Amino acid sequence: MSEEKSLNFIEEIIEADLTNGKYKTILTRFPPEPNGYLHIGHAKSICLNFGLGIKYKGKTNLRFDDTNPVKEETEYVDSIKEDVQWLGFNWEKELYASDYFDQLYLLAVDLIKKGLAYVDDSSPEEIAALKGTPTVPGMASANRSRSIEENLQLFSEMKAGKYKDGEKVLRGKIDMESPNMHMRDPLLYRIKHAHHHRTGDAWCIYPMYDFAHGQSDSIENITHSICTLEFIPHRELYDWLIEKLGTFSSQQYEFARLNMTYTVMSKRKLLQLVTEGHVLGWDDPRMPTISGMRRRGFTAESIRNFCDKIGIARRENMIDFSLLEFCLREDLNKSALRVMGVLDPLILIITNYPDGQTEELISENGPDEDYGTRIVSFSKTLWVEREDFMEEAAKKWFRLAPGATVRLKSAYIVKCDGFTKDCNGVVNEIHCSYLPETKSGNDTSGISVKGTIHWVSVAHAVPAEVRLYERLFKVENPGTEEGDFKKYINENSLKIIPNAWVENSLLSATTTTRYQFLRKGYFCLDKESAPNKLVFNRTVTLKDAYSKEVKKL
RNA sequence: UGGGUUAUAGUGUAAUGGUAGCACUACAGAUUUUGAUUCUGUCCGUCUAGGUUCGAAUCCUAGUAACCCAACCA
Repeated sequence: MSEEKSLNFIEEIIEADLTNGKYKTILTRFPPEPNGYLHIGHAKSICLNFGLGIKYKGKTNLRFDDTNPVKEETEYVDSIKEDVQWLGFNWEKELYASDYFDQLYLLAVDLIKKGLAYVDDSSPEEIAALKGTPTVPGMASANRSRSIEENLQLFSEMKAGKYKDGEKVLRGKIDMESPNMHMRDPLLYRIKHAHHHRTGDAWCIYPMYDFAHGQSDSIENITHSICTLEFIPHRELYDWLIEKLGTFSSQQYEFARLNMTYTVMSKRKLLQLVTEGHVLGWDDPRMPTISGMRRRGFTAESIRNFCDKIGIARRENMIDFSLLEFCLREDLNKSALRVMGVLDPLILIITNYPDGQTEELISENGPDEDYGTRIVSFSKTLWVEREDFMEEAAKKWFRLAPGATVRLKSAYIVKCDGFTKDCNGVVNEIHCSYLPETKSGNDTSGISVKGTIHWVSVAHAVPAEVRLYERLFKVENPGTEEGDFKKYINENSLKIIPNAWVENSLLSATTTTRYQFLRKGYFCLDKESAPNKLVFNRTVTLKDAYSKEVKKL
C-alpha cells in the first residue's frame, strides 16, 4: 500500500546525520528578505524547509534577512507571514537578522582582533578594480596591512557615525588571489545612514549578506541551512567565517530554484510588472505570487502537492505550467461545489412549458453524495451558453442545433425546434420543446442524448461579473527571450465579463469556498465582490477534450 | 583564455555496479445527466567517444553543452 518514496539528496544527508548521531534533531529556517512578496518559487523553499522540520520532527524558524534597510519594509514582513501561514506552516520562532546586530558587531570585532578583518578606505571603484576578474588575480588594498588597534578604532568610529556612506567598509582578510571571487577580501560591513524598519536609526553600519546569513544560522543553531544554487560560491566564505569565529557549525546545502514556463520569477521583474501597471498589484490573480495565486483561487493544498511533485535536485529546471494546473484541478475537483453559471448568455424558450410555472429541481453539489444536493429553479425561459448553440451542427456536435436534442442538466431533455435573429443577424432566441417524461431523476423515456448543457432560469438568475485569466506571457521563457521580457506579455491575459448570470445559490458565496461552474471551470469569489455585485475569478478551466477535437477537424 | 555546478523520454524526478521506473504532457479507447471526473492502453529516454566489468545511467579517461561567480543586493 505505502509506496516507499525515494529520498531527495537533502533528506539523505539529514537521515545520515541523524543515524550517525551528528545531530539529535534538526533545525531549518526559511530566510526571506522582506523586500517583496513571496512567489511560487519561495513556496518550493517553504515546503522544503518546513516539510523537513515536520518529517524529521525538528523545527523551522522564520527569519527575515533584513540587513539592507533601504529595500525592506514592514508591509513585506506582514505579507510574508500571512503567506507562510496560509500555506499551512507554523514557524518555531519569528526572528530577524536585525535582532543580532549587536552580536554581529561583536563577532566582527572578534574577527578584527584575530587579524582577519580590516577597515578599507577605498572607494567602490577602487575596490572593484583591485578585486581583479575571474581570470585575473586581485591585488591588496593599501589599507590591508593596518594594525589591529587602528582597525578596531576605525570600525568603532564607523559604528559611531563618524563617516559618511561609502567612506569606509570592513573587509575580511582572506585571499586576494583566490579563484573564488567571494574570498577576495569580501565586504563584511558597509556604512548606510538609513532608517531601518525595525532598528530605526540605532545603526548606521549594516552587515552584508555574507556576514549576516551564516552568522544568524550559527547563532540560532540551524543544522541544515538550505539555499539555492547561486549561493554555492558563497559556501566557502560561509564555512570560513564560522570556522574563524568558532561558532556553531551550521552547514549550507544548495538546491535548484524553481523556474516555470509562461511566467517570470525574479522579484525585480515582478516588481516591474506591478509598478509599471502591467498587472493590478502584487496580488493580481495573474501573478505567480502566493497572494496572487490565493486570490486567483489556488488552494494551499494544491501548491503543497505541486511542490512535492516537482522534487528537489541540483539541476536547472523549467517546470511545465500544466503540472501546476494538474495539481490545482486535482484538488479542486475533490473540493469544489458544483453550480451553474452562464458566461455568454443566450435566451432559450421552452415553447411547450407553461407560462409562469417554476419547478424546483434537485441538483448534486459535488462529486459524491457527501456533498448533498440543492434546489435549482427551472422555468420556461432560460439563459444558456451562446457557444452551446450552432445554427448548423458541425461534425461530432453534441449540443444545441436545429433538430438536435440535449439534456438540460438536472432538468429535462429538450429538442431544438428553431431560433430567431435580431436585426443584426445575431441569434437572439432559441426555441425548444421539452419532453416531460425525461425529468431528471425519474426519466421514463429511455431516450439518451450525447450532450448535457448547463443553464440558469432568467427569472431566478443573479447577475455577476466574471474575470477570466490566461497565462501572463505568450512565450515559454520570457526571461531568456531576446529583448525586454515585457514585450512578451499576453495582452489578453485578463478578460472581464460584466454580464454573466449565475444561479441564485451563489448569493451566499464566500471567499473561502471553491466552486465549479459546470463545464466552465473552477471559480472563486473575488475580494472585490460586494453583496449587490458578485465578482468571480476563474481559477482554471476544466480540461477540454472538445476544443482539441475541433482543432483536428 | 580562472573557478564552481549540472547533464536520464517533450517536462520534472527515481534507479546508490544487477529488469531504466513514476508523474505531468501528448495520443488512442471505455464509462459518463459536466466533451469534466474515473478507468484502460500507446508513444517517447541514460549528452558524445573511448575504456574497466560477466554486467555501466552509475566507475575511469577525454570531449561537448548549459547554468552560476568580478553589487558597499540578498
